[in-house]
Amino acid sequence: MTSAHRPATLDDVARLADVSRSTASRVVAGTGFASPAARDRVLAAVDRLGYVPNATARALVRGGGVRLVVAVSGVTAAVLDDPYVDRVVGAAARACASYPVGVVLHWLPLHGSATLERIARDRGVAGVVLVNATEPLLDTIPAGLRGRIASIGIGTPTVPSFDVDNAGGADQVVRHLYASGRRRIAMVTGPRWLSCAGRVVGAYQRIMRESGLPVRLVSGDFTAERGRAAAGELLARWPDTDAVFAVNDLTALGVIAGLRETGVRVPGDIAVAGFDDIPHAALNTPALTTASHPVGPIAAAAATAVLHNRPVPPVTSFPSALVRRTSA
Amino acid sequence: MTSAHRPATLDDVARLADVSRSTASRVVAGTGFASPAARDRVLAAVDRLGYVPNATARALVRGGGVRLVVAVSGVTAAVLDDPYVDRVVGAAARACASYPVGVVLHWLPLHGSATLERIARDRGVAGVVLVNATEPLLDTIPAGLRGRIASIGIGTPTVPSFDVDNAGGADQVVRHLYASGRRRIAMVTGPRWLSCAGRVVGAYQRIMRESGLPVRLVSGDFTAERGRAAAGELLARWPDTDAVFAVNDLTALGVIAGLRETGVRVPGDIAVAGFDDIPHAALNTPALTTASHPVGPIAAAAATAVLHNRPVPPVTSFPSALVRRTSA
DNA sequence: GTGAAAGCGCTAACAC
DNA sequence: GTGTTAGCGCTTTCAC
Repeated sequence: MTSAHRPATLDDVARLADVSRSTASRVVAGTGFASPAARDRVLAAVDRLGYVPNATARALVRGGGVRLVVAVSGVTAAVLDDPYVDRVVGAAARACASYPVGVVLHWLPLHGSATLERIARDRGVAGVVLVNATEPLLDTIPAGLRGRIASIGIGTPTVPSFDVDNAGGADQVVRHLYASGRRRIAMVTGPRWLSCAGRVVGAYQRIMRESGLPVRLVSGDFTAERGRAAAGELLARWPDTDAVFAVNDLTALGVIAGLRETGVRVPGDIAVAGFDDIPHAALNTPALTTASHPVGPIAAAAATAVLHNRPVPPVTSFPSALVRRTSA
Repeated sequence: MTSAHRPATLDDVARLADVSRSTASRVVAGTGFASPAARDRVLAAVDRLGYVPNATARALVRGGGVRLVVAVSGVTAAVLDDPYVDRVVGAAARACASYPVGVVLHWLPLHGSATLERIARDRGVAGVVLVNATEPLLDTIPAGLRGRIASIGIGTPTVPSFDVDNAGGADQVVRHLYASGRRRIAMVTGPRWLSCAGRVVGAYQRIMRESGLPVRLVSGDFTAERGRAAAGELLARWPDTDAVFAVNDLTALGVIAGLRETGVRVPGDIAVAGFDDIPHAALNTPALTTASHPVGPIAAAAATAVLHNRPVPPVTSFPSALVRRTSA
């Protein structure tokens, strides 16, 4: 620890330890050979100088890149405002702390691969984590990104996917509804173009058919506002509905609000369940029954896979657990 | 746009444009002189090659650093789990998109400046944004960080502060409570060591004293759980309370839940207001009256200030607006 | 206006 | 084992 003014370089360390820069480098980077004596002297010098390797220089020579791009696709840049995106970025930023890499957030126009092309050519980019990717977008992934890209959501053979087990979670929710005696279970879906939502809806439909129960779908858009409206539509079309499964918690919260405004009791008259277990699910009155969605671990895994850039299975599925609370 | 395999370098551009690397550099970086003819040729080459400057190499020569560290201080690393932190990181990551800089997230032990020392010596670090900094921590900021550090919350003469106008927001809330006829207004505070909360409490106390009203304080810890418990304590100590002002929304939401469990009507019997306007505030039943807290803009401003590293006023205050809903 | 040359701090062959 | 020698891709004096 010397005068804080000019941070020590590897040269300073080498000089103080009386070895060559190469030797110092080997010791510090933990690669290659060095005699115990040399190693000790170098380590001592590092300590005395408070030497911290310059990640920039390292990245330059190794060509690894220093930024992890979290790219969220959507119609407008407003998709970045979703708290979900913040959770992904937060987890990614934490995962990056062990690497000399930082996270940046980009919006990806729904089909615009020009942005992606540019990112692929940016040598400062260590890797890309896609969020909300669509099939058309996945079809246009630049070849240069191969091996350093991952997708949170759907993937392709060349873009590994990291996602919650949507079908499994939905399955548990619907079975729970069924087990508690509900038989006329409606579902509020998401916008059509997002296939992760498709999995949940698919699972719902399958179970309903298997059990010989009616399929009742109302489309939503992931917002609470729309959920509230959907509650009304639902009541109007199928007044005997006794349970509602919403594709995500926000929608479910909206449904509950909409239902209660009409004087319907939850869960007394109609049970309501969501999917995601967002922080506020537990806070709501009534507390929301839902299926967990480990966003943090998923994002961390995706980021780590990209950073490690060693072979990854094409699909990594994270289990979703039923969270029983009072709304269903 | 050539074969995507080896991204073009400045050398390629220079060669294609038939100028020296220096000239190409000047044109691309927009610095220094170049004849219109040369400039055109270079730009054309850039376009044809799809050249993207290598931020790493730039950072190395300019010595600017490539990572922005968001450092959150707290008792344990669990402070990073707060959704608030994710919002800060998300906003910072967005702000970084215009710079060759990425964000990493670090936990800072409450008084441990060793971590900060290390960060200060890391030449890969472009700057630091402190979150939840305490006075003891601010006193130990390494000199090497001067000019490239900012604090979200309290600051010092050398560490610029970016924060919501806590006093102003609290002022509005209390006045609103008063204006709607409430006179026995209690407050649920935060943990003692965080001075941002202190501002809010201070404002409450001042107004109450000025108005000749009783000061009623119950201490909380920013969690809904504690808010729920605080509601009980409060009722027991001052049964005639007709309004509760909680230091943050989470606490307020807990207070509401606690109150309703006891059969108290909100806002009928007791009005409840919070501070922050978190996403769930609008969703709650009853919807929470609160004061806004522009976390995104604050974080973006702090990040930008650090990245720009040009002189910044010691305190930048962001207005807080009263958000009238139904709970008060 | 433009080019040659000297690094930024580090790693990785390749000799010794 | 260890040092020497080249670079990684870019910016920036400093001559011409």
